[in-house]
Amino acid sequence: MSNLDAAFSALADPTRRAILARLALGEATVMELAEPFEMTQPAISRHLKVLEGAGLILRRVEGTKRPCRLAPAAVAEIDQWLGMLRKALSANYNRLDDVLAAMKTEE
Amino acid sequence: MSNLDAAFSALADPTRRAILARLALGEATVMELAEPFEMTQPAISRHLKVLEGAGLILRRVEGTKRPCRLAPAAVAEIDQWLGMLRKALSANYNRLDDVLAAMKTEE
DNA sequence: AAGTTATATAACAACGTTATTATATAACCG
DNA sequence: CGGTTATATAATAACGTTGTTATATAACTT
Repeated sequence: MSNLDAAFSALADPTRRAILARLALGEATVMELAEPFEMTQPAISRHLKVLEGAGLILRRVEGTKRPCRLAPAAVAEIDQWLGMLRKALSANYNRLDDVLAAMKTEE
Repeated sequence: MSNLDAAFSALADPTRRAILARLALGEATVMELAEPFEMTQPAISRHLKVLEGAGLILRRVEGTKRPCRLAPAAVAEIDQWLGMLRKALSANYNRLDDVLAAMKTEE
């Protein structure tokens, strides 16, 4: 699985996006991350494994705890890929027939 | 399913990303999009349905053809969500303990 | 040492996704 | 009109994901 596959796939789940949003506020342990969800701890552990596999989070060992933090790499890769779409979209927007067709389709 | 669920999930598939990359070069019909892949036409039709459902492409009717083009909405939504992560990442990078931990973990 | 806390892993059921083949529909071509 | 082209849909098989419970492990606490 390419990194982009893993990263986009990881982001497709709302629980995982919520976990990332929580981590955007700062480091947190597994239990702290699990607390807001109506879901068992093993389920959260698996979500974290997916996020780690996608390069979206990093973990350290601190005694019996495994604090998680956001990782920079995957977001950069995603941004780079999306850049291609952004560029194409802004270029297309200057073509008259495209604009007219878009206006019709978007009701 | 939230729009973000659908959009990220659609982007998680390499065939669909390749289709979007092709569409970044300009509009294309289903057959044109299917041609580079070792995959049947119904499979491509379904991928297009997923992309359309995610708001990533638009289609018009032109006789018996259904030309596809990139759609702007979903990319903007994704960008907005990623903005949160980007911001958090750049903020975290200024905290010394985070930087040190990241250096260790990333070997 | 014994109990508790933090986390991981395995087995399993439920469900969703993706590809295939076969077939339907509708527009185009002669 | 009859054949062909472009696309969609349905049925189905293979496979992956996600959540649960039960259990393991290892580090703290007393």
